[in-house]
Amino acid sequence: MLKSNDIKRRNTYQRKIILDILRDTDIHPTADWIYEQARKKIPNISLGTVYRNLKILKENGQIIEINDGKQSRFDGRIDEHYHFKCVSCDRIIDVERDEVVGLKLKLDKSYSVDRVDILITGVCNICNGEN
Amino acid sequence: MLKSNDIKRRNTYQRKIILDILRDTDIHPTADWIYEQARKKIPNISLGTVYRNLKILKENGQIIEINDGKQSRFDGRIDEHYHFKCVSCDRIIDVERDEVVGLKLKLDKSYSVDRVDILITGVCNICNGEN
DNA sequence: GTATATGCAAACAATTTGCACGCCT
DNA sequence: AGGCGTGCAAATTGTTTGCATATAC
Repeated sequence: MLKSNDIKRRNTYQRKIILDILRDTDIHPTADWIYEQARKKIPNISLGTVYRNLKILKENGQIIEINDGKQSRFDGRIDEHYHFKCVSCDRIIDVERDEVVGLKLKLDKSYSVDRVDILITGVCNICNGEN
Repeated sequence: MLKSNDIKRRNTYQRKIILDILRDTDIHPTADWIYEQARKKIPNISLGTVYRNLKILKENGQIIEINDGKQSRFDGRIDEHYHFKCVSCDRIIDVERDEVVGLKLKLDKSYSVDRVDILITGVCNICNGEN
């Protein structure tokens, strides 16, 4: 059986640019935002290519996909960390590991765990200050 | 200013049926599944009505929306609990509060927290048993 | 050389919305 | 009576895909 990881991937300029863009920001952008940024470097890149490469990068474990309502958002940080979503300004903000302490799972041993995603919803520092 | 909660809602049979369906299951169904169930009671109910009522029920805090990739899933349980998503069978399984111990947030006080969602991804008991 | 990747546009799937009518309150 | 809710169908939005060509290896 052929797993997706067994496909021999080429290193394309488009994919490199997309990964660079994601690693250079912490705003957890949408595919469309990434597309607009990528067009600054590759004016005729297509949105389809952006989607295809985001999928490949995710399969490779080089980026993370964040489900935020309808749209997917993407994250170039793959070390363990969590997210805070501000209901006021809609930003997604990184939450560091040491801001969530004592987390321990006690699931039955028949479950195996790949990853734990935590999404905290609330109002961020900036929006709280402005109100 | 008029907030959505200030709109005077009527109690419609459609909305009641949809809430009943959600409270009677723990499979965290999609809008489409809810629609199919609702049609058994109200044959000519429309999918648009299902979506509209799911939105209202969510605004009311009577149900929870779970973002699972492309499709939204809905949960009639609103007490604090978490979710486990099996990558093998795609089920979403409830994780009880006492299965996640010691969780404590240490965010800066300038952040206010509404809710904490935890999604554990892995392989469930059934799928692990079958492999 | 050959198979993967691309750009483009069309297709898709999930959700939302405009409208005329219906039914709570 | 008045306005929110409904059914229906069309529109919208985010994402995927088929195809011919380009490119990495």
